[in-house]
Amino acid sequence: MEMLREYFKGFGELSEPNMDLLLSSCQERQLFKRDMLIQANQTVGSIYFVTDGFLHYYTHNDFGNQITLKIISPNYCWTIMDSFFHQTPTLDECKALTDVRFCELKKPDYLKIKSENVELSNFIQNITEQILSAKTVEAKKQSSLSVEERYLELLQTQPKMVQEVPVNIIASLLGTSRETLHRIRRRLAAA
Amino acid sequence: MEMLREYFKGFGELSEPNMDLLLSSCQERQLFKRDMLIQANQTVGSIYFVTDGFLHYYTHNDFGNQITLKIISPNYCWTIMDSFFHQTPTLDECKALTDVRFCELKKPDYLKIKSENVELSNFIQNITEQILSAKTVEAKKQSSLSVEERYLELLQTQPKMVQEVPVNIIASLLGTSRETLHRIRRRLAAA
DNA sequence: CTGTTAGTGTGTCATCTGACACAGTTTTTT
DNA sequence: AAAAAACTGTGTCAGATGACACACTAACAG
Repeated sequence: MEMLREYFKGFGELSEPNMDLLLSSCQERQLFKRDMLIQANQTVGSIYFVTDGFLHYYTHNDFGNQITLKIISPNYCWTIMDSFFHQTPTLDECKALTDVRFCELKKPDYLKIKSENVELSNFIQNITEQILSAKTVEAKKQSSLSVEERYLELLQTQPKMVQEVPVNIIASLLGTSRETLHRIRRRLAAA
Repeated sequence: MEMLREYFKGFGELSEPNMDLLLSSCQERQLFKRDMLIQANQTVGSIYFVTDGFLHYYTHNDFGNQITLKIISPNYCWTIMDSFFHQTPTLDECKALTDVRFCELKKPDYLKIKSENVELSNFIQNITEQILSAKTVEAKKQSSLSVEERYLELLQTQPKMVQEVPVNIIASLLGTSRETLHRIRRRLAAA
C-alpha cells in the first residue's frame, strides 16, 4: 500500500485525508503463477496496480495466435480501458506470469472517489491525462523504433522483466518471433 | 462549428449554456496544403479538431527517416499529448496534406473550461477517458492486425483518406514501404 | 505555358524473417 | 522419483520485405 501511496504522490499534491480515502478504497490481493486475472468474455470491473511480479496481458488474432499486448510490471497502473469504461466484455486475457501482489480499485469505488470532492476529482483527471500522455509516447516508440532498439530499451528499463519472463513472451511483446529475438541477442553478445 | 457541436454531443449530455461556453472557447482556423501546423522544437499549445481535410502527424527516427504517426481526418480531436499536457517542446511535426479547416482550443481556454463548473469538469473528464479508451483499442489493432488487414480497414473506414493522401504516406502510416503496399493492392485487385 | 517537383507503377536482388524441426534443459505435476 | 510439460538454443529453407532503379504522369510555380 505504501508503494501505491508513493505512486499517487508522483501525480501531484493531494491532501492527507483525500489520500487516505483514495488508498482505503483500494484492496490488496494476490495471484499465483498461471492464475488468470481476466478471462475472455469477462467485463473488467477494476483498475489494477501491481506491486510485485508480472502480469501477461494478451489477445488472439484472427488466426488464433496469441498476441502479447503488455507485460505489466510493478509500479504500474493498468486496466483494459474499453471494457472498464464502457462495461462491455473483452476478448483479451490477463494471466500471472509469476506470483503477483497487487491492489485493486473497483469501478463503484472509482466513481465514488471521482465525485467525492473537487480536489479528488481534479486529481483523477490529472492522472487520466498523464496516462493518456504516456500512452501516446509509448505508441510513438512502437512505431518509430526497431525491434532491436525496443529490446535494448527493455533491457535498460526492465532488466528484471527480461530475466524472469520467458523469451517467447518477450519476443511476442516486441512483435517478433522467439527465433528473431534470439538472433538479436546473439548479435548483441558478439559485439 | 456545428460539426464540433455534434462531436461533443457524442460524448454525453451537456446543458445548452455550457455547450455554448465550450464552443465559444474554440477558434476556427484554416491551413493550405503544405502549411505547417506544428514545427519541430515547438511546444504545442492547443487541442485541434479537424472539420475538413487531412493533417500529417509524423516524426523522424534515429536515422532521419520520416515516420508517420497519424493521418488526422475530419471529425477527430487531436493534439501531441505529452507536449500539450507537460508544456515541453516536441520533435514531431504536423503538416497539412490538403487544405484544412479546423477548430482550435488553446490551453488557457482548456484550463478555464475545466474549472468553470462541475458539469463541464465532468464532461472533460469523460472525453479524456473515452479518448484514452479509444487509444488503447487502436494500439491493440496496431499490434494484432497485419499490414494488409489494417489497409483493408482503412479502405472501409477512411476511403476518402486513401484516395486523397499519397501512397507513400499511407504506406508509412501502415508501417511498411510504398512498394509493399503496392504489392498488397495488386494482390487485392487480382482477387 | 513550361520547367520543375511530387507522385506512381513496376522489376530486380540481397537480406531479413517466420515456420518448422529437433535436441537438450529446466520446471512442474503426480 | 518419474513422467510430463514448458522452455531454450540452433539449423535449414521458403517466402516476404526493403532498397534501389527507372520510366511515366500529374501537379505546381514562375
